[in-house]
Amino acid sequence: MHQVDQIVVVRGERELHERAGHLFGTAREEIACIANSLFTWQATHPSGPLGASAPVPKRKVFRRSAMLDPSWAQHARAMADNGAEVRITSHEANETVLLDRRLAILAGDVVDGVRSFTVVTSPDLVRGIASLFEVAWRAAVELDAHDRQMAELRPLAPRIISALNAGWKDETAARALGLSLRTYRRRVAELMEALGATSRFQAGARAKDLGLV
Amino acid sequence: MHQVDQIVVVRGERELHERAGHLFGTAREEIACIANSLFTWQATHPSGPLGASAPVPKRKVFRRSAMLDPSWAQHARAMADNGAEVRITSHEANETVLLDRRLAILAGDVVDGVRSFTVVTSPDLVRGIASLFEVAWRAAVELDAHDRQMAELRPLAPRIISALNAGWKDETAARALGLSLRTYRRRVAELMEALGATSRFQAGARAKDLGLV
DNA sequence: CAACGGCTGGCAGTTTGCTGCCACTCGCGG
DNA sequence: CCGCGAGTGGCAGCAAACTGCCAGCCGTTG
Repeated sequence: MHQVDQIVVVRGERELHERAGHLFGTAREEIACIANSLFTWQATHPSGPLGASAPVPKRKVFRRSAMLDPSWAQHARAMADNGAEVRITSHEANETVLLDRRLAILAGDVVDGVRSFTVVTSPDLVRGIASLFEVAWRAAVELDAHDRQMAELRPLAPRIISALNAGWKDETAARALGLSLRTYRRRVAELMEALGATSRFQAGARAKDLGLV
Repeated sequence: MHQVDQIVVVRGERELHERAGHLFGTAREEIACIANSLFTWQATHPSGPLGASAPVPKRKVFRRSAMLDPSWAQHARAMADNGAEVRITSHEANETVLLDRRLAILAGDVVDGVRSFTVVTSPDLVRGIASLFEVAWRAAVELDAHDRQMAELRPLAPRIISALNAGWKDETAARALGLSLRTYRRRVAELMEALGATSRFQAGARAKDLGLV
Protein backbone atom coordinates (compact mmCIF):
# COMPACT_ATOMS: atom_id res chain seq x y z
CA MET A 1 0.00 0.00 0.00
CA HIS A 2 1.38 3.35 -0.95
CA GLN A 3 1.67 5.44 2.22
CA VAL A 4 0.85 9.11 1.80
CA ASP A 5 1.94 12.15 3.79
CA GLN A 6 5.10 10.63 5.22
CA ILE A 7 6.44 14.09 5.88
CA VAL A 8 4.01 16.77 7.04
CA VAL A 9 4.75 20.26 8.31
CA VAL A 10 2.28 21.74 10.76
CA ARG A 11 2.24 25.23 12.23
CA GLY A 12 1.60 25.80 15.91
CA GLU A 13 1.02 23.57 18.90
CA ARG A 14 -2.71 23.28 18.35
CA GLU A 15 -2.28 21.94 14.85
CA LEU A 16 0.43 19.58 16.06
CA HIS A 17 -1.82 18.34 18.82
CA GLU A 18 -4.70 17.74 16.44
CA ARG A 19 -2.50 15.91 14.01
CA ALA A 20 -0.36 13.78 16.28
CA GLY A 21 -1.54 14.20 19.86
CA HIS A 22 -3.54 11.03 19.88
CA LEU A 23 -0.50 9.01 18.82
CA PHE A 24 1.20 9.61 22.14
CA GLY A 25 -1.32 7.34 23.77
CA THR A 26 -0.69 4.55 21.27
CA ALA A 27 3.07 4.31 21.80
CA ARG A 28 4.04 0.87 22.96
CA GLU A 29 7.79 0.50 22.65
CA GLU A 30 9.37 3.79 23.61
CA ILE A 31 9.00 7.53 23.72
CA ALA A 32 12.25 9.40 23.31
CA CYS A 33 12.52 13.15 23.47
CA ILE A 34 14.93 16.08 23.37
CA ALA A 35 13.48 19.14 25.08
CA ASN A 36 14.83 22.69 24.97
CA SER A 37 12.10 24.54 26.75
CA LEU A 38 8.97 24.16 28.76
CA PHE A 39 7.18 25.52 25.75
CA THR A 40 7.66 22.46 23.59
CA TRP A 41 7.21 20.14 26.49
CA GLN A 42 3.64 21.31 26.78
CA ALA A 43 3.19 20.82 23.07
CA THR A 44 4.29 17.21 23.13
CA HIS A 45 2.88 16.33 26.51
CA PRO A 46 -0.81 17.03 26.22
CA SER A 47 -3.32 17.03 29.02
CA GLY A 48 -4.25 13.65 30.29
CA PRO A 49 -1.45 11.64 31.75
CA LEU A 50 0.81 10.03 29.25
CA GLY A 51 1.62 7.14 31.51
CA ALA A 52 -1.97 6.44 32.36
CA SER A 53 -2.12 3.64 29.83
CA ALA A 54 0.35 0.76 29.94
CA PRO A 55 3.63 2.26 31.08
CA VAL A 56 5.91 2.87 28.11
CA PRO A 57 9.67 3.23 28.48
CA LYS A 58 10.65 6.87 28.18
CA ARG A 59 13.95 8.54 27.54
CA LYS A 60 14.33 12.27 27.77
CA VAL A 61 17.21 14.65 27.21
CA PHE A 62 17.03 18.05 28.84
CA ARG A 63 19.09 21.09 27.93
CA ARG A 64 21.65 21.86 30.60
CA SER A 65 20.95 25.57 30.63
CA ALA A 66 17.25 24.87 31.12
CA MET A 67 18.10 22.98 34.29
CA LEU A 68 19.05 26.25 35.93
CA ASP A 69 15.32 26.89 36.14
CA PRO A 70 14.17 25.25 39.40
CA SER A 71 10.83 24.19 37.94
CA TRP A 72 12.60 22.40 35.11
CA ALA A 73 15.02 20.69 37.46
CA GLN A 74 12.10 19.55 39.58
CA HIS A 75 10.24 18.30 36.57
CA ALA A 76 13.24 16.30 35.36
CA ARG A 77 13.66 14.73 38.81
CA ALA A 78 9.97 13.82 38.89
CA MET A 79 10.23 12.13 35.52
CA ALA A 80 13.28 10.16 36.65
CA ASP A 81 11.50 9.12 39.85
CA ASN A 82 8.59 7.92 37.71
CA GLY A 83 10.79 5.50 35.83
CA ALA A 84 11.93 7.55 32.84
CA GLU A 85 15.58 7.68 31.87
CA VAL A 86 16.74 11.28 31.96
CA ARG A 87 19.97 12.75 30.67
CA ILE A 88 21.32 16.26 30.41
CA THR A 89 23.12 17.72 27.41
CA SER A 90 25.22 20.83 27.00
CA HIS A 91 24.68 20.88 23.27
CA GLU A 92 21.94 22.72 21.50
CA ALA A 93 19.65 20.55 19.37
CA ASN A 94 16.25 21.15 17.88
CA GLU A 95 13.50 19.64 19.92
CA THR A 96 12.74 16.11 18.83
CA VAL A 97 10.19 13.46 19.73
CA LEU A 98 10.41 9.81 18.67
CA LEU A 99 7.51 7.40 19.05
CA ASP A 100 8.31 3.72 18.76
CA ARG A 101 10.91 4.55 16.13
CA ARG A 102 7.96 4.83 13.74
CA LEU A 103 7.21 8.50 14.02
CA ALA A 104 9.40 11.53 14.61
CA ILE A 105 8.45 15.14 15.33
CA LEU A 106 11.04 17.86 14.94
CA ALA A 107 10.45 21.42 16.03
CA GLY A 108 11.34 24.13 13.53
CA ASP A 109 11.80 27.85 13.85
CA VAL A 110 9.35 30.39 15.11
CA VAL A 111 7.94 32.53 12.28
CA ASP A 112 5.49 35.33 13.04
CA GLY A 113 5.24 34.03 16.56
CA VAL A 114 4.25 30.53 15.46
CA ARG A 115 6.52 27.51 15.67
CA SER A 116 6.35 24.89 12.97
CA PHE A 117 6.80 21.16 13.45
CA THR A 118 7.71 18.44 10.99
CA VAL A 119 5.91 15.14 11.50
CA VAL A 120 7.78 12.30 9.85
CA THR A 121 6.62 8.72 9.27
CA SER A 122 8.92 7.76 6.43
CA PRO A 123 10.71 4.65 7.82
CA ASP A 124 14.14 5.50 6.42
CA LEU A 125 14.01 9.07 7.62
CA VAL A 126 12.73 8.09 11.06
CA ARG A 127 15.60 5.61 11.36
CA GLY A 128 18.05 8.33 10.48
CA ILE A 129 16.59 10.68 13.06
CA ALA A 130 16.62 7.90 15.64
CA SER A 131 20.31 7.27 15.05
CA LEU A 132 21.02 10.97 15.56
CA PHE A 133 19.02 10.86 18.75
CA GLU A 134 21.21 7.96 19.93
CA VAL A 135 24.31 10.07 19.38
CA ALA A 136 22.83 12.89 21.41
CA TRP A 137 21.73 10.41 24.08
CA ARG A 138 25.20 8.90 24.44
CA ALA A 139 26.85 12.32 24.56
CA ALA A 140 24.58 13.46 27.40
CA VAL A 141 25.25 12.86 31.10
CA GLU A 142 22.93 11.09 33.48
CA LEU A 143 20.69 13.22 35.65
CA ASP A 144 22.36 12.07 38.86
CA ALA A 145 25.85 12.95 37.66
CA HIS A 146 24.55 16.30 36.46
CA ASP A 147 22.87 16.99 39.78
CA ARG A 148 26.12 16.21 41.59
CA GLN A 149 27.97 18.67 39.35
CA MET A 150 25.31 21.31 40.03
CA ALA A 151 25.17 20.66 43.76
CA GLU A 152 26.91 23.89 44.69
CA LEU A 153 25.55 26.08 41.92
CA ARG A 154 21.89 25.01 41.90
CA PRO A 155 20.76 26.65 45.16
CA LEU A 156 22.71 29.81 44.44
CA ALA A 157 21.94 30.37 40.77
CA PRO A 158 18.83 32.53 41.24
CA ARG A 159 20.59 34.88 43.64
CA ILE A 160 23.72 35.05 41.52
CA ILE A 161 21.67 35.92 38.46
CA SER A 162 19.87 38.60 40.47
CA ALA A 163 23.17 40.03 41.65
CA LEU A 164 24.58 40.06 38.12
CA ASN A 165 21.40 41.64 36.80
CA ALA A 166 21.59 44.30 39.48
CA GLY A 167 25.00 45.29 38.15
CA TRP A 168 26.78 44.49 41.38
CA LYS A 169 30.55 44.05 41.43
CA ASP A 170 31.73 40.54 42.26
CA GLU A 171 33.07 41.72 45.61
CA THR A 172 29.71 43.26 46.55
CA ALA A 173 27.75 40.25 45.39
CA ALA A 174 30.05 37.83 47.21
CA ARG A 175 29.46 39.66 50.50
CA ALA A 176 25.71 39.79 49.90
CA LEU A 177 25.60 36.05 49.27
CA GLY A 178 27.87 35.25 52.20
CA LEU A 179 30.59 33.78 50.01
CA SER A 180 34.26 34.58 49.51
CA LEU A 181 35.17 36.43 46.34
CA ARG A 182 36.93 33.35 44.99
CA THR A 183 34.00 31.08 45.59
CA TYR A 184 31.51 33.58 44.16
CA ARG A 185 33.64 33.78 41.04
CA ARG A 186 33.75 30.00 40.93
CA ARG A 187 29.98 29.85 40.99
CA VAL A 188 29.72 32.54 38.29
CA ALA A 189 32.09 30.54 36.10
CA GLU A 190 29.92 27.45 36.60
CA LEU A 191 26.81 29.48 35.75
CA MET A 192 28.42 30.80 32.60
CA GLU A 193 29.30 27.25 31.58
CA ALA A 194 25.80 25.97 32.32
CA LEU A 195 24.35 28.80 30.23
CA GLY A 196 26.77 28.03 27.43
CA ALA A 197 28.09 31.61 27.59
CA THR A 198 31.66 32.81 27.12
CA SER A 199 31.02 36.41 28.10
CA ARG A 200 28.85 38.12 30.65
CA PHE A 201 26.85 39.86 27.92
CA GLN A 202 26.01 36.46 26.44
CA ALA A 203 25.16 35.13 29.87
CA GLY A 204 22.73 38.01 30.42
CA ALA A 205 21.03 37.44 27.08
CA ARG A 206 20.85 33.69 27.67
CA ALA A 207 19.49 34.08 31.18
CA LYS A 208 16.80 36.43 29.88
CA ASP A 209 16.02 34.05 27.04
CA LEU A 210 15.52 31.22 29.53
CA GLY A 211 13.28 33.27 31.74
CA LEU A 212 15.82 33.29 34.56
CA VAL A 213 15.67 37.06 34.98
CA MET B 1 -24.30 63.87 39.02
CA HIS B 2 -22.45 61.14 40.84
CA GLN B 3 -20.03 59.59 38.39
CA VAL B 4 -19.52 55.89 38.76
CA ASP B 5 -16.54 53.72 37.91
CA GLN B 6 -13.98 56.52 38.00
CA ILE B 7 -11.22 53.97 38.44
CA VAL B 8 -11.48 50.64 36.62
CA VAL B 9 -8.89 47.92 36.25
CA VAL B 10 -9.06 45.81 33.11
CA ARG B 11 -6.95 42.80 32.21
CA GLY B 12 -5.49 42.35 28.76
CA GLU B 13 -5.40 44.43 25.60
CA ARG B 14 -8.69 43.11 24.30
CA GLU B 15 -10.58 44.17 27.40
CA LEU B 16 -8.85 47.54 27.33
CA HIS B 17 -9.81 48.02 23.70
CA GLU B 18 -13.44 47.14 24.38
CA ARG B 19 -13.61 49.47 27.35
CA ALA B 20 -11.70 52.48 26.07
CA GLY B 21 -10.73 51.98 22.45
CA HIS B 22 -13.62 54.05 21.11
CA LEU B 23 -12.57 57.02 23.24
CA PHE B 24 -9.42 57.52 21.20
CA GLY B 25 -11.56 58.69 18.31
CA THR B 26 -13.39 61.21 20.47
CA ALA B 27 -10.31 63.03 21.77
CA ARG B 28 -10.40 66.69 20.83
CA GLU B 29 -7.75 68.53 22.80
CA GLU B 30 -4.74 66.30 23.09
CA ILE B 31 -3.48 62.76 23.24
CA ALA B 32 -0.37 62.35 25.35
CA CYS B 33 1.45 59.07 25.77
CA ILE B 34 4.47 57.40 27.36
CA ALA B 35 5.39 54.22 25.51
CA ASN B 36 7.84 51.54 26.67
CA SER B 37 7.30 48.92 24.03
CA LEU B 38 5.64 48.20 20.76
CA PHE B 39 3.34 45.94 22.69
CA THR B 40 1.48 48.71 24.46
CA TRP B 41 1.57 50.91 21.40
CA GLN B 42 -0.60 48.39 19.64
CA ALA B 43 -2.92 48.30 22.60
CA THR B 44 -3.48 52.01 22.64
CA HIS B 45 -3.32 52.56 18.93
CA PRO B 46 -6.06 50.36 17.57
CA SER B 47 -6.80 49.62 13.94
CA GLY B 48 -8.35 52.42 12.07
CA PRO B 49 -6.28 55.56 11.79
CA LEU B 50 -6.32 57.75 14.85
CA GLY B 51 -5.77 60.87 12.88
CA ALA B 52 -8.50 60.09 10.40
CA SER B 53 -10.89 62.41 12.21
CA ALA B 54 -9.98 66.04 12.92
CA PRO B 55 -6.27 66.09 13.66
CA VAL B 56 -5.67 66.18 17.39
CA PRO B 57 -2.42 67.44 18.89
CA LYS B 58 -0.32 64.51 20.04
CA ARG B 59 2.63 64.26 22.37
CA LYS B 60 4.55 61.07 22.76
CA VAL B 61 7.49 60.05 24.92
CA PHE B 62 9.51 57.05 23.79
CA ARG B 63 11.87 55.04 25.95
CA ARG B 64 15.47 55.65 24.94
CA SER B 65 16.44 51.99 25.00
CA ALA B 66 13.53 51.17 22.70
CA MET B 67 14.97 53.58 20.15
CA LEU B 68 17.83 51.18 19.55
CA ASP B 69 15.32 49.11 17.63
CA PRO B 70 15.35 50.47 14.07
CA SER B 71 11.62 49.91 13.62
CA TRP B 72 10.89 51.96 16.71
CA ALA B 73 13.20 54.73 15.64
CA GLN B 74 11.49 54.80 12.26
CA HIS B 75 8.08 54.86 13.85
CA ALA B 76 9.00 57.76 16.10
CA ARG B 77 10.35 59.73 13.13
CA ALA B 78 7.16 59.03 11.17
CA MET B 79 5.04 60.33 14.04
CA ALA B 80 7.14 63.47 14.29
CA ASP B 81 6.90 64.00 10.54
CA ASN B 82 3.11 63.68 10.85
CA GLY B 83 2.92 66.57 13.27
CA ALA B 84 3.21 64.88 16.66
CA GLU B 85 5.61 66.18 19.26
CA VAL B 86 8.03 63.39 20.14
CA ARG B 87 10.53 63.24 23.00
CA ILE B 88 12.86 60.59 24.27
CA THR B 89 13.40 59.69 27.92
CA SER B 90 16.11 57.69 29.64
CA HIS B 91 13.93 57.07 32.63
CA GLU B 92 11.72 54.08 33.10
CA ALA B 93 8.06 54.90 33.61
CA ASN B 94 4.93 52.80 33.36
CA GLU B 95 3.15 53.25 30.10
CA THR B 96 0.63 56.05 30.29
CA VAL B 97 -2.02 57.48 27.98
CA LEU B 98 -3.83 60.79 28.60
CA LEU B 99 -6.87 61.79 26.60
CA ASP B 100 -7.91 65.44 26.80
CA ARG B 101 -6.77 65.49 30.43
CA ARG B 102 -10.09 63.80 31.17
CA LEU B 103 -9.07 60.17 31.01
CA ALA B 104 -5.86 58.36 31.87
CA ILE B 105 -4.78 54.82 31.22
CA LEU B 106 -1.85 53.36 33.10
CA ALA B 107 -0.30 50.00 32.30
CA GLY B 108 0.34 47.70 35.22
CA ASP B 109 2.34 44.53 35.62
CA VAL B 110 2.06 41.33 33.68
CA VAL B 111 0.50 38.54 35.74
CA ASP B 112 0.06 35.09 34.24
CA GLY B 113 1.02 36.48 30.86
CA VAL B 114 -1.72 39.14 30.96
CA ARG B 115 -1.08 42.84 31.49
CA SER B 116 -3.55 44.86 33.44
CA PHE B 117 -4.48 48.49 32.79
CA THR B 118 -6.04 51.05 35.06
CA VAL B 119 -8.56 53.35 33.38
CA VAL B 120 -9.03 56.57 35.36
CA THR B 121 -11.67 59.26 34.91
CA SER B 122 -11.61 60.79 38.39
CA PRO B 123 -10.82 64.48 37.62
CA ASP B 124 -8.48 64.99 40.57
CA LEU B 125 -6.55 61.82 39.89
CA VAL B 126 -6.32 62.53 36.14
CA ARG B 127 -4.96 66.01 36.94
CA GLY B 128 -2.36 64.46 39.21
CA ILE B 129 -1.31 61.97 36.54
CA ALA B 130 -1.20 64.75 33.95
CA SER B 131 1.12 66.80 36.14
CA LEU B 132 3.42 63.80 36.49
CA PHE B 133 3.33 63.37 32.73
CA GLU B 134 4.42 67.01 32.39
CA VAL B 135 7.43 66.33 34.60
CA ALA B 136 8.39 63.36 32.47
CA TRP B 137 7.79 65.41 29.32
CA ARG B 138 10.06 68.24 30.45
CA ALA B 139 12.79 65.82 31.53
CA ALA B 140 12.83 64.15 28.13
CA VAL B 141 14.88 65.36 25.15
CA GLU B 142 13.48 66.27 21.76
CA LEU B 143 13.66 63.64 19.06
CA ASP B 144 16.05 65.69 16.93
CA ALA B 145 18.52 66.19 19.77
CA HIS B 146 18.29 62.51 20.60
CA ASP B 147 18.91 61.55 16.98
CA ARG B 148 21.99 63.77 16.90
CA GLN B 149 23.30 62.06 20.05
CA MET B 150 22.68 58.68 18.51
CA ALA B 151 24.17 59.57 15.14
CA GLU B 152 27.28 57.48 15.62
CA LEU B 153 25.74 54.65 17.59
CA ARG B 154 22.52 54.11 15.64
CA PRO B 155 23.97 52.54 12.49
CA LEU B 156 26.40 50.40 14.47
CA ALA B 157 24.20 49.16 17.28
CA PRO B 158 22.95 45.99 15.59
CA ARG B 159 26.46 44.87 14.72
CA ILE B 160 27.84 45.77 18.14
CA ILE B 161 25.08 43.78 19.81
CA SER B 162 25.83 40.85 17.52
CA ALA B 163 29.52 41.05 18.36
CA LEU B 164 28.81 41.20 22.09
CA ASN B 165 26.38 38.31 21.80
CA ALA B 166 28.99 36.30 19.96
CA GLY B 167 31.31 36.67 22.94
CA TRP B 168 33.97 38.50 20.98
CA LYS B 169 36.66 40.45 22.79
CA ASP B 170 36.53 44.20 22.26
CA GLU B 171 39.71 44.07 20.22
CA THR B 172 38.29 41.39 17.92
CA ALA B 173 34.98 43.16 17.53
CA ALA B 174 36.65 46.51 16.83
CA ARG B 175 38.63 44.99 13.97
CA ALA B 176 35.54 43.25 12.60
CA LEU B 177 33.60 46.52 12.59
CA GLY B 178 36.49 48.52 11.14
CA LEU B 179 36.83 50.72 14.21
CA SER B 180 39.67 51.46 16.59
CA LEU B 181 39.51 49.81 19.98
CA ARG B 182 38.90 53.19 21.64
CA THR B 183 36.05 54.06 19.33
CA TYR B 184 34.47 50.62 19.62
CA ARG B 185 34.58 50.97 23.40
CA ARG B 186 33.06 54.44 23.08
CA ARG B 187 30.16 52.99 21.10
CA VAL B 188 29.74 50.15 23.62
CA ALA B 189 29.61 52.69 26.43
CA GLU B 190 26.92 54.63 24.52
CA LEU B 191 24.98 51.42 23.95
CA MET B 192 25.18 50.56 27.64
CA GLU B 193 23.85 54.03 28.50
CA ALA B 194 21.06 53.78 25.94
CA LEU B 195 20.07 50.39 27.36
CA GLY B 196 20.20 51.79 30.88
CA ALA B 197 22.72 49.12 31.86
CA THR B 198 25.70 49.45 34.22
CA SER B 199 27.19 46.04 33.49
CA ARG B 200 27.53 43.91 30.43
CA PHE B 201 25.38 41.18 31.95
CA GLN B 202 22.58 43.74 32.39
CA ALA B 203 23.12 44.97 28.86
CA GLY B 204 22.74 41.44 27.52
CA ALA B 205 19.54 40.86 29.46
CA ARG B 206 18.13 44.24 28.41
CA ALA B 207 19.04 43.72 24.76
CA LYS B 208 17.30 40.34 24.82
CA ASP B 209 14.31 41.85 26.59
CA LEU B 210 14.01 44.50 23.87
CA GLY B 211 14.24 41.98 21.09
CA LEU B 212 17.58 43.34 19.92
CA VAL B 213 19.24 39.91 19.94
C1' DC C 1 41.57 7.30 64.50
C1' DA C 2 43.76 8.23 60.31
C1' DA C 3 43.73 9.01 55.57
C1' DC C 4 41.65 10.80 51.62
C1' DG C 5 38.84 13.58 48.70
C1' DG C 6 36.50 17.69 47.88
C1' DC C 7 35.44 22.34 48.85
C1' DT C 8 36.71 26.96 50.49
C1' DG C 9 39.33 31.07 50.64
C1' DG C 10 43.45 33.86 50.13
C1' DC C 11 46.81 35.32 46.96
C1' DA C 12 48.63 36.40 42.67
C1' DG C 13 49.30 36.81 37.79
C1' DT C 14 46.99 37.71 33.60
C1' DT C 15 43.35 39.30 30.73
C1' DT C 16 39.71 42.24 29.59
C1' DG C 17 37.11 46.26 30.14
C1' DC C 18 36.46 51.41 31.35
C1' DT C 19 37.48 56.05 30.83
C1' DG C 20 40.36 60.30 30.83
C1' DC C 21 43.63 62.92 28.22
C1' DC C 22 45.54 64.82 24.24
C1' DA C 23 47.11 65.37 19.48
C1' DC C 24 45.37 65.17 15.03
C1' DT C 25 42.04 65.41 11.28
C1' DC C 26 38.13 66.85 8.83
C1' DG C 27 34.13 69.36 7.72
C1' DC C 28 31.50 73.43 8.09
C1' DG C 29 30.55 78.20 8.49
C1' DG C 30 31.79 82.93 8.36
C1' DC D 1 40.89 80.72 3.61
C1' DC D 2 40.87 80.38 8.46
C1' DG D 3 39.01 79.18 12.77
C1' DC D 4 36.28 76.26 15.44
C1' DG D 5 33.89 72.24 16.90
C1' DA D 6 33.39 67.46 16.95
C1' DG D 7 35.01 62.94 16.29
C1' DT D 8 38.85 59.55 16.11
C1' DG D 9 42.63 56.95 17.76
C1' DG D 10 46.66 56.07 20.61
C1' DC D 11 48.20 55.80 25.18
C1' DA D 12 47.87 55.10 29.90
C1' DG D 13 46.13 54.31 34.44
C1' DC D 14 42.77 52.04 36.94
C1' DA D 15 39.01 48.75 37.75
C1' DA D 16 36.97 44.43 37.25
C1' DA D 17 36.98 39.86 35.91
C1' DC D 18 39.24 35.22 35.13
C1' DT D 19 41.72 31.39 36.68
C1' DG D 20 45.64 28.75 38.69
C1' DC D 21 47.83 27.37 42.93
C1' DC D 22 48.03 25.97 47.51
C1' DA D 23 47.08 25.58 52.45
C1' DG D 24 43.53 24.48 55.54
C1' DC D 25 39.27 22.44 56.94
C1' DC D 26 35.59 19.18 57.08
C1' DG D 27 33.19 15.04 56.27
C1' DT D 28 33.36 10.33 55.00
C1' DT D 29 35.21 5.83 54.86
C1' DG D 30 38.00 2.01 56.14
